[in-house]
Amino acid sequence: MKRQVTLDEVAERAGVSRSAASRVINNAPHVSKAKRDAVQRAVSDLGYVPNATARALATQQVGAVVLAISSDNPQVFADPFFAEVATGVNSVLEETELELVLQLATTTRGQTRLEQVLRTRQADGVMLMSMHGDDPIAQLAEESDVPVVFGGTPISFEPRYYVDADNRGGARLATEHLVETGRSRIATITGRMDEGAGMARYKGYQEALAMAGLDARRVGYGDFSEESGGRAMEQLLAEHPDLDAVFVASDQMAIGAMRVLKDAGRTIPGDVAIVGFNDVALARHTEPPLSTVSQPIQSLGREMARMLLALIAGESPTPLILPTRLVKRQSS
Amino acid sequence: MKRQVTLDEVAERAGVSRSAASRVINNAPHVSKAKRDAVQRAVSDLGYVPNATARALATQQVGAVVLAISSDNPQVFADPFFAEVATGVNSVLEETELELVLQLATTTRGQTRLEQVLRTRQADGVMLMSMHGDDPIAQLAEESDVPVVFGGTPISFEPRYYVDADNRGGARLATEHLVETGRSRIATITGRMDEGAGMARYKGYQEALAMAGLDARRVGYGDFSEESGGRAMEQLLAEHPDLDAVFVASDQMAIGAMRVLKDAGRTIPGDVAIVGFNDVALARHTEPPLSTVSQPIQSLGREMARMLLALIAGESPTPLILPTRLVKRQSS
DNA sequence: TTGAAAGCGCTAACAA
DNA sequence: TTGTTAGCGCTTTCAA
Repeated sequence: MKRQVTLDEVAERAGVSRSAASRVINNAPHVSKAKRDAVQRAVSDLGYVPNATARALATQQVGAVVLAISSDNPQVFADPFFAEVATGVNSVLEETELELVLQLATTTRGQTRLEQVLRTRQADGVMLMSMHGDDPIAQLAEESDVPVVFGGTPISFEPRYYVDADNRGGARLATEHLVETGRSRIATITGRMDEGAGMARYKGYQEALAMAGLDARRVGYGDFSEESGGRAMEQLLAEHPDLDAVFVASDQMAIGAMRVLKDAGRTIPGDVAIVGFNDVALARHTEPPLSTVSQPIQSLGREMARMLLALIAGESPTPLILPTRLVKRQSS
Repeated sequence: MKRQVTLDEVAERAGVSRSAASRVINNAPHVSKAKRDAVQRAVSDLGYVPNATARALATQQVGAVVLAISSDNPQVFADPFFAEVATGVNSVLEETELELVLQLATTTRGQTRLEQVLRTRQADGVMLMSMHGDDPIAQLAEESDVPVVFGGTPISFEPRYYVDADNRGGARLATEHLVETGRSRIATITGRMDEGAGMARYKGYQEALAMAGLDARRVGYGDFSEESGGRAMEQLLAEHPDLDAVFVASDQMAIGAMRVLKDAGRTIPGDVAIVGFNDVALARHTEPPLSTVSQPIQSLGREMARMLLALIAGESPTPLILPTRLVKRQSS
């Protein structure tokens, strides 16, 4: 076990006191040029790298932030959505000295750990994704002394600091597009209504139809999964056989719905037009290619990280809502 | 800034010495039942949570492992492959006290940081993914005092500890399947040949054809990306217009290749049979659905984590190769 | 501009 | 079975 080079060794080698060496390392003032140079030479001669743990203990700063994903589904992270968020987060953290700790709070253990982080400052900041329903963690996070930024908004309250996509606006855009292309019996398949995104997309659908003076009561309920999309579509078809378009709150569900529609002998977009949400890679490859609402997922991650950095720096950033846009393909 | 509850406070409250309290916390022996109870009560009364940083400094163990992804492409993590690996890794780490730190070493800064971790033990262990070519990090990692397990094998050497999928076997399986279904002019589109997986899949293709006594010289070179698959297919079509099957080293490339084949008026699998590799979600949704080689990605992550834990515990685990299997769909 | 010294909160060796 | 004590490697007053 190779012992590490300590600050004392650097100081000795450079012939200065440890405090002087420390000042140089953290380039603080009050050090003469001569000593500064001597220390720097010693550092590179010895290959000195500060011990992060010791520094953390002394400064009471951890040097790490947590990206937490709270969900009951252990597979969440396999969702390309989160992977992209993580990429965005990482890209801004890479410019700093902060480490990125991943905390998937899917099991009770994970939850507990996240709670402890929040209560006892085991991290300099936390980014919290995917709160559904009245997740108690969300409340705890909002009240914690640790800086927290939310990704997406929980339904039970509006956090002080969050970054979200304009889900409502995106859903309106999609639904308005269906109206403009001449559809009049427009249904929707919702996502989980206990998640902010699910609810917001549903509201956007309602708004658009209300403004067009159309009936917004053709609704099937899903949970964002492909399978639930299929089920909801079957039910819609049974209850509203006259529908001529569907706004589906996720691409996965849209894929399930398209399958059911084809099986029922309906053509897309001839008989029924479809618009999805998220613009996952798959959307380009369905048959026909899926029109969908695209959200800037990486930016979401980047902005969350930036906001957290601002918070840690003692600033008071304002919440951010990122724009979504409609991507027209052949399914509508 | 709420101050944290210290061990001293617990000790005082319980009326015992700090060392006794410490022993209870780490449930070490040599504490009477009475004191043990007293301490436990104090802990829950005060809501004491040990300070991880202080503990790390005292024990010289960091309490965290890093999952490092070394690549020149900042988007790597958006690849569903890594997301799944991460899910697997997390699932076993969740059972331990170890944190999971994510280190995407795409930029120079990231690389440097990873180097420092390796050199100066800023983590208790490292899992290293996606080494391509003669990445110097790989060598450094292999020689590091820090326990390291590789995910996949670099081409330049065989690490002491690694988990890999049976890429070669999978490629053989796929190619043999093409032979068995009566194809005789079988081409391949390779992945990056400076990655272990790319090379192994190519070798598997060669082996299978050699054993069948067929010509293995219809080869197009790609880099795993969809676009490169398309280009390679175009070139293959130009050079070997008689081909009747293609083993493609990744599903993404297979998708690109299928597009080109269709544009060229070839039917799939009528004129040309296709088999991909990886079994990404997309493979189920192509037209026709893509036959492919499936590898247990989450298991890969889980086994990497398990192996690292073993290493940290001072054991000497043996490398692991996880089986792959052929998934037959309509493209072959 | 400099250095001595007192922590940060915990663990572990040692003595009692 | 107990408690005392000396660190872990760094930062940061404070006095010189």
